[in-house]
Amino acid sequence: MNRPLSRDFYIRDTLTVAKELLGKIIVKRYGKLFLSGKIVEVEAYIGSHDPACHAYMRTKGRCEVMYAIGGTAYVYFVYGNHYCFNVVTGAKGEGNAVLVRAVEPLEGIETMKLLRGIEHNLINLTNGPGKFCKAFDIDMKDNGRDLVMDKNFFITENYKLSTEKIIIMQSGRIGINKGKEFPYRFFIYNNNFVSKHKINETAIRL
DNA sequence: GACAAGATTAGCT
DNA sequence: GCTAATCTTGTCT
Repeated sequence: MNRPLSRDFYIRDTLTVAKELLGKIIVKRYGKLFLSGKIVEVEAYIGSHDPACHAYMRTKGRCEVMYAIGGTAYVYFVYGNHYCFNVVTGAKGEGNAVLVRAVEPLEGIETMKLLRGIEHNLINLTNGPGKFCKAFDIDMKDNGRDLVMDKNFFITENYKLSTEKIIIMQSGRIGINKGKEFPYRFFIYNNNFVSKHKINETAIRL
């Protein structure tokens, strides 16, 4: 049985956590079964200097959860339709998080299809932040959950990773207007479940 | 109170 | 590639 990543994993520099989350497995219980997927695309948001971060120059309201201890789930609602899932990083009071933008579905694929309302097209199931949340039944009820202590919602090591040997790509973030200059998006090279954008072509190989 | 923007998506051209 | 859908949040009056 896989164990959740420890608190120490999350209480580190946000960019380090973001990069290391690639390839890890996110697991969530849905009824009697577990849904899981490999994280293939993330973005970092850093409160201290990043105007795109909800916690930039703010401590109250929606972003309050971003100031919790690393390993806490931060979920918010955007564009009147969609949820986005983040993991808080660093010590309590810092205001940083990593957005999970895309995963590769592993377990519970049939259930994810039902939740998404699509039958075919596996690629389209979780290749975007809103799609991933819908497929994993993530919404505001999950905001503030502790991914270190919660047995039904956590991120775990991928023991196949040592043989998979992933290549990490870095680029600017997607769908923001402020903070475009920060190259805080990371994704796995050549993975089909990364959200497709022109920006992929200008990404840097790390 | 009012208003504009937003870490998106699906559907159409 | 372009745009409507849809509603919460933050900001200003």
